[in-house]
This record gives sequence, structure tokens and C-alpha cells, in this order.
Amino acid sequence: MHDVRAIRLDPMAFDQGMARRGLPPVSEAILALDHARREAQTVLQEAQARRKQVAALIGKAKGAGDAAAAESHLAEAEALKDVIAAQTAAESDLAARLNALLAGLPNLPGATTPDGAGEGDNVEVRRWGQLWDNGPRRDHADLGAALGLMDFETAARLAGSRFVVLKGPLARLERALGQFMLDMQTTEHGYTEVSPPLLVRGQALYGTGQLPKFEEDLFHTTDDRWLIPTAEVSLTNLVAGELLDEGVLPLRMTALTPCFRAEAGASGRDTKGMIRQHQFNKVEMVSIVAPERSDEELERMTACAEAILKRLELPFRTMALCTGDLGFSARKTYDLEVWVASQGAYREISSCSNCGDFQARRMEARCRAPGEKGGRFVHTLNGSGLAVGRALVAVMEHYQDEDGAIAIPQALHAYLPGLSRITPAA
RNA sequence: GGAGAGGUGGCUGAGCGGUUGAAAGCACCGCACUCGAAAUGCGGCAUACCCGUAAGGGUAUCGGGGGUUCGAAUCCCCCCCUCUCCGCCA
Repeated sequence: MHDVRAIRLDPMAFDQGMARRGLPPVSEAILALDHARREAQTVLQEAQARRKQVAALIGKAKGAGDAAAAESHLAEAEALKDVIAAQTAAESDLAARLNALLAGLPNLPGATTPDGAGEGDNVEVRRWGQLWDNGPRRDHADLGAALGLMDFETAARLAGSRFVVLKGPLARLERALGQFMLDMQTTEHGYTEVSPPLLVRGQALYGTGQLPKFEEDLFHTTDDRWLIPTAEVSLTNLVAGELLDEGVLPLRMTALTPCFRAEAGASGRDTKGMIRQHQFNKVEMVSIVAPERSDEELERMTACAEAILKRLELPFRTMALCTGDLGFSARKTYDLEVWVASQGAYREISSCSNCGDFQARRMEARCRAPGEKGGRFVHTLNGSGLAVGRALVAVMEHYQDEDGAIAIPQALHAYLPGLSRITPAA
């Protein structure tokens, strides 16, 4: 959510920010609504002030037992009633329209976010790891099917397309990956483990920015709840409506949860394999920080995600998303892209974003230093650390051998006692 | 799911149709006392928005939304949440 006063103060800067995202200027429409709303509010408030005075006079007169005096004010009070009703309706209509307009606008890109039109303009920040170059690599779906441990057909019978059934050691490997990531974030990176709700109210999704604009990407339940598309929603909304003592910041939280995405509009993309599913597991990191700390926190968080890939010895590159590829709530984002051998391409496995005060405004999440008056909106960050399903894909493809067996990364040995390779016989 | 009790400022907690944005306590800030601290005393201390260059003025907010009334924290309706008991259940 944007601060109207900031837009009022510098509409050009706002339009320029939107333009960097490839969006048309809107400040004029916003300010017109804002102006009309304030005018309506002023008129309303004057009427309310008068009503208050008159009501007090009536109360005073009645208290004094002067029925005639009370009666003399009633006519004006009656008249004010209609004025106030009409003016309230006008004001709230304008406020609702202004709010709807603002709620649908994405965050302004940060100063250090590179400009660009789309994915192709993202900027590589760094690259890590050696790409193997010893012949063609089979993709994880073929490997999994050959092992008899990854079954898309049965999953489709149960649930439809974009679901998978993992079995035996492969299911165990997936579980180990999640555990490993979660343990690293909690024991090495200082994140507090949280086990949050997977179903949330619309309010929570509004807070993080998925609603109202991206309803079609979400699963909605019959009792008007929503399946979380990421634990970012649950974790970030933990501080919704809170006034936090600045001493408790930064709050760093992590969770391993299933994520549910309708993937509307993605038909035809990544239809094979586990890259794009309706349900997948992910370890999420969320940081709640004081406003002046969010830039450094983004670097830190990104490093926490990178550390997982390094430990798994999976080659990756870190991309700074350009303005055209930036998510709705983010002002700056780093994507981690892991090497997917079968595709000969880097694919997103983590996305770490600084949302500034954008989500905090929607959630009403503030902080304040002891003795300070009022409060400031906190800054919120979220990042995957990492997407477990895609990590499984990367491990399978990276650690396969010519016989179709999968070696277990060193980092996971402690989590998989007795399992050093997944072989077709297994 | 059924029955009941509640949701008031950063926290605890009074108020239960009129001058109550809201008693009191705690916390916090300032001042006094003190070598200093504690204790004590005095004072201050909600948020959002609107008008105003400012000083200042105004409006709204007592879980959320409607309603009754000249006037609602107080009355009515709907919703959300918490607690107690019963039922059901991994």
C-alpha cells in the first residue's frame, strides 16, 4: 500500500517509479480522488462538529429540565442528520475508490533495482559452482520414473495435473532436503522455526499483497479461507496489527510448509516434471526489521539462501531482478537460479525480496523505540531458503550417474543414514 | 456443533444513553529531592485523518461492520476472536 501523502508530495517520482515497472502514470487519478475525498471529509467533519455541539446543548437543556430549550435545537439536529448521512456516503465512496486504486498498485522499485522490461533484463550478480560437462543429463522425471519412485500418472488420477507422488528413498530424500534446510536456517542462520497455519483469511493475503489482485493464483476453500501460496503469508502476518518494541527487532522466522498455487496462466509452461506443481514444499525465511536495516538484511537473507546451495554443492547464479520482473510487493529482489542440467539452464529456486514498508502499511505493522512517540512501519523481507521440490530436481539431475542412480550429497548424509545412493534396484 | 461469559489506551482494568478520548494502577518521559540511585512528590504521556505557512483548531476511533437516537464505549442486529462447560474428533 502506498502513502498518499508521499504521492501528494512528489507525484512525478511516483509516476516515474511506476514507469520503471512499465506501468502508465496514475498519480493524477490518485490525487484527483484524494482531493475530492478530503473535500468531502472536511464538509462532513464540519457537519459532525455542529451535530456534536447541538447534541450537547440538548443534553444540557434536558439535564436542566428545560424541555422548551431542548425542543428548539431538535429541528437543526434533525436536519444535520440527513446532511451527515449523505456526506458520509460520499466520503466513504471516494475513500473506497481511492483505496481500491492504491491496493492494486505494486510497490515502487528500489533505487538499486536495475531497470528492464522483463526476465531477460535481470542482472547476474554472481555465479557459484562448477557445471558438469560429461555428456547429456537425463531429466529428473525420467530418472524418477526409471527408478520407479516418481509417479505423475497416479498423482494425476488422484488430484489432476501438476501433482506428483514420490515413494521410498526419493520421498525420504525430499524430506531430508527440507529438514536439512530448516536446520541450517535455525541453527546456523539464527531464524526461529515456526509451524504456521496453511489456511488463512483473506485479510492475511491482503497484508502480503496477494489479494486483491492475484486471486486467480490461489486456492479458495468453501468456508472462505485460502491455502497459502507461500509461508511468507503466514510468517509475515504474524506481526500484523502489532506495535513492536524496536528492541525485539530484527525478527527472523522460518518455516517448512507445503505451498499451494493454482498456477492459472501457466498452462503449457513447465508441464513435465516437478518444476511447477500445484503443491510443493518450501522453507521460507521472513525478516521483520527496522526501516533503516532492510537493505543490509536483504543481502544477509540472500546469503542464507545461497549457503544452502553451496552446502549441497549445486551450481547457481544470483540474479538481481529488473523492474519489469519484480514481484508486486517487492522493491528489490534477488533470485537464486540453480543449474538444471537436463535443461542446460538456470532455474529459479529461491527469491529473496525486500518489501520495504509496503506490506507493513497493508498489515498495520509498526515498531517504535522505547520512549519514542507514535511508531514507524516496519520493513518486511521474505525469501525461500529453499524451494524443496526444485532442490530435489536439482539434486537428482546434478548427482545422477550414467546408470540412472542418484548419489546423495555429502550435506545430507547425516539425514539419510544407510542411504548413499538411490539406485534402480532400491 | 450446543449453552454461557467476555473483547475498553503500550499493559492491567473501571465505566454500561448526554460536558467520557475515556477513572485508577503499571510501564514510559520530564522535573524536584539525592553525591548518585531507589523510594517519594509534581507534571506529561493514544492513534489516524482533515483544516491551517504556523500557532492552533476539528473529526473519527472503546474487536469489525450495520442500525436505533438530537446524542452510543454504553441499546439492537450480523460477523470475528478469546474463555468455560457439553458434544464430536486426529
